[in-house]
Amino acid sequence: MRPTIRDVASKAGVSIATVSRALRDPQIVSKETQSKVALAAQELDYVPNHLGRQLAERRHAANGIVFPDLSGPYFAEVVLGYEAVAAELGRSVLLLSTRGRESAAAMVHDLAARTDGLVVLGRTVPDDALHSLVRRGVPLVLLARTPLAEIDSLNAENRQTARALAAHLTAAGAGAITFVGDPDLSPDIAERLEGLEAGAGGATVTVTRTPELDEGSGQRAGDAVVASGRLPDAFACANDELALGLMTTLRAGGVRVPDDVLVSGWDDVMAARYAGLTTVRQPMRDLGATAARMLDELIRGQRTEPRHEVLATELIIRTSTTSTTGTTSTT
Amino acid sequence: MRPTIRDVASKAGVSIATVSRALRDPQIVSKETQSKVALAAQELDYVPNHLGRQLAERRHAANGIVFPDLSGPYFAEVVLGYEAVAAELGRSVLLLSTRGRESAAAMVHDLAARTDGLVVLGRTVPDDALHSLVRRGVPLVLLARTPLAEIDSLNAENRQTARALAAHLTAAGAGAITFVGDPDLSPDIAERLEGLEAGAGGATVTVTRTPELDEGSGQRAGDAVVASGRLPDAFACANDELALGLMTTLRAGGVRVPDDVLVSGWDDVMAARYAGLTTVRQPMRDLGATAARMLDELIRGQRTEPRHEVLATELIIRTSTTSTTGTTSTT
DNA sequence: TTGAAAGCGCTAACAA
DNA sequence: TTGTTAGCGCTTTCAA
Repeated sequence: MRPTIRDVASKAGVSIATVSRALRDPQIVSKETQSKVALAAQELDYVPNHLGRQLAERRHAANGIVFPDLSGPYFAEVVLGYEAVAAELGRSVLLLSTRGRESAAAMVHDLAARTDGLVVLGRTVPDDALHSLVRRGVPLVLLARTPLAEIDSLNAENRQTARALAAHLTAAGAGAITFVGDPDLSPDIAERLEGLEAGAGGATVTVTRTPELDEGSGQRAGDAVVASGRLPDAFACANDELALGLMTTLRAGGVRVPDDVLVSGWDDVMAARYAGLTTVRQPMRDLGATAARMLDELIRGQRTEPRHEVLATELIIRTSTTSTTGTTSTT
Repeated sequence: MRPTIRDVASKAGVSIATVSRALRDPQIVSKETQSKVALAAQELDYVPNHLGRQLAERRHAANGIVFPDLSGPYFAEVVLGYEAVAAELGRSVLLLSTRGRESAAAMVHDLAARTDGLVVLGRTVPDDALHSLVRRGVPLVLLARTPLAEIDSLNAENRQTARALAAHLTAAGAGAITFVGDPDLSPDIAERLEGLEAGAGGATVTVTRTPELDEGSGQRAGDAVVASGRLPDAFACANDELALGLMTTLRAGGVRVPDDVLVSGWDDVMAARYAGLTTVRQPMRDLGATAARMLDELIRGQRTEPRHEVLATELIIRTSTTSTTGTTSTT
């Protein structure tokens, strides 16, 4: 059995209250007591039990982060930025992916019950579940999700940069742009489409909906395009993975990118750099880090008014020659 | 204040023990009691406090995962695989990155104190800290780390596939191979180098050490090569990010890859596909998932003998024409 | 400066 | 089937 505060107390010949004091604030006990306790704790290899401590303190010193089905580089980066700041603030991070789980709302409630607050990404949790969390007094920050007036939100700028992207595409001669991705999937995507339309000027914008935001969906979209034999001047995709899948399939189908058609993504994941993909860079780590800070303010009760933040994004224009890739696999 | 079990009990007109029973196993109370309790809980919007529950049960229903400075796609994938299985097993996941923190050992001990068991990746934690965890009875699985006889370990196969890689490179005419990466950084890397040497046949293998495993280190290695003007026949890099950074810099310096020199990586991250990089695929998700299962066995006490697992890896040969990429950025 | 004692919210004997 | 009660390991009044 692990030693408890009682073991340390009896070994040091003091009360458990004194052990507690000596360990959490050595100043407030006598020097002698302090060293007796320290020695006893050392010898017993004593580590305070967090559950007991937290139960008494009525706090968890832990934050949760909830992210959706979509895995991929974007979420990984956000989580890393979040963890870094949380650790700095002395908080552990509890991870929850709602990927393909029906019981998302229940799981999130459960997570809330073991943390001091939650960051919720994207469309992982229905609005009513969020409101019920708020009613329960759970500090909450929404990340990349439609802001709700009374709940903190953090987003990356979409519309403005999407306009810039549209301007870039039309300047490159695109008179017909196809947006790939479903604006109903997330507010981020809807905003990107809106910005694109707003910035397209005389160019036409049509929408090809995809069920997911992954490479596979991009590939299937590409298959359809190749089969139809009809190309727009540019594809503006809702994210990089979609764009990369699309581009690959187009090239495999004999379409030259960017000579025959332009393709752009969104996020600027690592693969986008190596694929020479024009895209929009989101400050992914910074999103995670900022969310952690906002949540901390809420948890400490330093703020009661909701904050709504938008971080800047950046258009990244890349030009690459067509590259052909072959793959062989051997175990 | 959040309602407690006592609030529910008094509202339902039963004892707290009955509430506890009704909520955790509805079968064992009378139908009538069950519905009274359910109703009261519902009306109060009662959610059991995990701390109280866990303190009484003496378990956390949470696992930790510790990963090193190296972020990047590899770790993200492992974590996702881990979380998926942990959630399936009814456990939450606590995340800890030791990235650039001196107090790693202390943080890991702290994490251990709030979880039922830990998966430790790579060289994040010194051996003595691991042994002290074992002494404390913390269930432990080492992932991508030198196995210690008495502790569970899980690794991806290195030597054999590295031999296959060497065979591929020499078959392609490489008589001089430079290994890029520091075998002292991790046992994985050391094994890759050993396998490469073992499979190189008559080819010579030299080693260029890099301080990190990231793109920046690869670029700096590339700069040095370009400056020296001397090329081996092939660069076998310790991981993909290194290889991608190196390849980019070589190409920028006028070296044609793969015409002038072959470059290979390790991991098969997404960017490797788009860069046309020859590499070795690791089952990253599966590593995370398997680690979670092994840890669960330990936590449940289903097994006392340590298990040492090695998952298969796969050589992925890609051929790509040189592609030139230009980047412009606009905010 | 220290100790005694009352909880924090819950589970699990044990009794009824 | 239900209630009583004694903890789980810790913090924190309140007294001494």
